[in-house]
Amino acid sequence: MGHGASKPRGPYAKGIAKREEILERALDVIAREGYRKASVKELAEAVGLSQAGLLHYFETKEELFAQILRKRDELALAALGADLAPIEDLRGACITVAQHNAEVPGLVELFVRLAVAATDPQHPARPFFLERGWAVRTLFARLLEKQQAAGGITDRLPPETLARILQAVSDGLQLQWLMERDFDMAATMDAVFDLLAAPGGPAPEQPPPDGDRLS
Amino acid sequence: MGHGASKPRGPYAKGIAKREEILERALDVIAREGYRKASVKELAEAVGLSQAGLLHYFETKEELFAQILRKRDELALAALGADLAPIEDLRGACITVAQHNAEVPGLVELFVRLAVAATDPQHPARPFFLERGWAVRTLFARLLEKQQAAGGITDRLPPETLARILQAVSDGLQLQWLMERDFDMAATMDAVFDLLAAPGGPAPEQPPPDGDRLS
DNA sequence: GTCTATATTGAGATAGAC
DNA sequence: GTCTATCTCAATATAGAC
Repeated sequence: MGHGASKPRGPYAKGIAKREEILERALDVIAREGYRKASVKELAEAVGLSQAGLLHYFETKEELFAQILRKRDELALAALGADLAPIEDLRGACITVAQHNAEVPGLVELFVRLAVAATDPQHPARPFFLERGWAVRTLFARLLEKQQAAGGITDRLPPETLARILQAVSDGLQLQWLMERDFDMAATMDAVFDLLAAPGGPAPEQPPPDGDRLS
Repeated sequence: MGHGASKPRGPYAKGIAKREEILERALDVIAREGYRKASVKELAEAVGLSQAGLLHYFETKEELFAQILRKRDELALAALGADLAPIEDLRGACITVAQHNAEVPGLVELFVRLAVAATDPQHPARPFFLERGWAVRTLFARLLEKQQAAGGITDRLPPETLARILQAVSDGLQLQWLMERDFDMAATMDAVFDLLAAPGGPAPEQPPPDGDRLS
């Protein structure tokens, strides 16, 4: 089932496959059990290897974690169905992501912790986060710009600024939520989009359903 | 100069004074040199003590750092002149704080790193951050509510939600800025307040200066 | 109160057998 | 490829002299 057609006879084909499998399992474990026990040793045992066995696949601890996050983004994007069909509804996408996040606190923790650590110029995961931040903001800005043109979003501020703010809210809410799970991240993100809405002419598509909003 | 009137003959008066002095110096060092070298040992040397000497005043490392942040808030509040005269202009205050932060990257780093670490239920600084978050949002909400009543700020969302969002943006921007110092935190905070502005009737005080905004 | 010196711990990395 | 065992290192915490 699924060896595909072409021989997997590339140099490290097997090793790579195993690597990916490890990453997925690690994600699973972290999502459920939290980032707490995330020393290399604990993670190794969780995926059924010894510490040394795991480090056979990833030279260093930091590299391992960076790869875990890369994998996470890969899966998240896939889950959004964004692989082929590009995202259209930014608001919906953000809310979906927020809802999903609320179900995997361990991953949120991993993300935030690593994001902060990667702040250090020396940190191995820094390139990943730089690139990721840029990609996220660029995507946001592109979508926002489109909606500004359509009149659904305020054009009092340039899309790049709005994109940056949006990213900041998202990160900041995750931090708040890790601290105290006493609010609804998705609902709050929803509220943020209310703030972005153009004052005069609201949505071009759906006339405001007026009344029941979450939160 | 300033021994005050009453004898400092409290039990630990001297020790306490020294503690405060250490904290202020530590803040100074971190603000300039960054959080990088912030092991107890490095900090100790920076303030002119040995590691053991410093730990004579603070039982544990984490307690030391929590106290450093407490001191920082104390000084920041004082700098805002908030001690006696309560803050009136939230927008101005946020921008001032952001501008100040941009001048002490080391402190921003300390704050963000500790905020994330304090997420852990076991972390000694957790009570501090819980309390602080609550205080910040409560203050924000109170001020926002007042401005909503005056018509300067949109009332499409409850002040508590706006307060939470504001805190999130602030934290998130600091994280972004630690990663890459390629934008102006204060200007971006300013933009956020544009988003909060009521659509119909803008500011009750100043008619929109229209045109030159930072960023 | 402050130092020097040391104990302790915990983690990541490495060597070498299987 | 994977394990066991060991090395190294860094950092906090502690003991005890001055």
